[in-house]
Amino acid sequence: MMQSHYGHLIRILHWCTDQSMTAALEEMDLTAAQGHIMGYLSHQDQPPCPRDVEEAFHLSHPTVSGILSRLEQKGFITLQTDPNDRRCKRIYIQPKGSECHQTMHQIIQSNECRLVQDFTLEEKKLFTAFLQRAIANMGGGPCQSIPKEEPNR
Amino acid sequence: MMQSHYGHLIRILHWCTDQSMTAALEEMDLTAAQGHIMGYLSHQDQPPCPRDVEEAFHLSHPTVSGILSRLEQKGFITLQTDPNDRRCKRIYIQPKGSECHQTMHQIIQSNECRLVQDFTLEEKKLFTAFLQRAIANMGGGPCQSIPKEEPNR
DNA sequence: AATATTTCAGTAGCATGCTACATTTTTGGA
DNA sequence: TCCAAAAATGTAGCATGCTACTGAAATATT
Repeated sequence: MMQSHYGHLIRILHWCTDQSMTAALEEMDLTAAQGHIMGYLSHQDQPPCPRDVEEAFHLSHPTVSGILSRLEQKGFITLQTDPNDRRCKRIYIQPKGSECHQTMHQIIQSNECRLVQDFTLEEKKLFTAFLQRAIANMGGGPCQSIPKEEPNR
Repeated sequence: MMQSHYGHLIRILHWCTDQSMTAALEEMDLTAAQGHIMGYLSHQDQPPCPRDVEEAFHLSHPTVSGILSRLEQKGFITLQTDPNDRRCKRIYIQPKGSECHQTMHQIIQSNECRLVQDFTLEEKKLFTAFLQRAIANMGGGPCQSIPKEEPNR
């Protein structure tokens, strides 16, 4: 059955992890994407700029821009132009954002564990390695130049 | 580094496969999602209805509806109400859609192979099994009720 | 110093995904 | 038979992802 192809399985798994995060974060008024970015922001020492988020998550800048502005609207963060480099904005976490840090981290961890809950340590290592190899095979991740002329051999 | 978590790897891999498909299908005026659905439609004996597509791909019906209407606009398919059950629509492949069938199939296959190009047969089997187990752990796929009270554990 | 390039963010426009609600048709039960 | 439930699709509204274009600021080149 064609539906058990890797592409299909990966799409489903992606969907599952996303839905699980969405459900867990609902009460905190955060979506999965917003939650992941809040988790990242909470772990930074210096107030990061949108560019840092783009690189950490391999997302395009309009995507990050949209998510950050929604986070700002909801009061989780504020965005201020960096006086030393006025091209950049700095992302400051607001009290509302700090409060959810611990819960956020627990939810992410809990979902990570759940995904491989019945895997042995050896299997976990292998699974991670497989995923990384598959990513490398497909071109090494987003924001990478994929040659237009010969997309497949 | 938190960025090597499964959730993150899966998101990246999903992105890679999608981009690869998008690039390969560009010349045929199809997106990755549209191409996958055209591939499915070409394999059916009876003209399917949108509901069949929803189930095959685990997508919500508004999503399928949008993709099908774009395929219709571009002349790959036509949609006609089933006279025997006027609730349903039947999807008929147009000549333009039939023409791309072979190319479509090759592109999908080529991408499947590329993803696991350096895997041994044994590793491929293991990878598939891991993906399926992870999906089961996360709730068995989309369109599944995920309990709101205890999302984790 | 003046200009060109790079870097960062904003906006427009689109595709794809969702939920929630509405509509139509069919089916099934009182 | 008539009314209620189920099934299929449609529509509205939103979030997230992209590319392409724009503008502003910093850096590099001449």
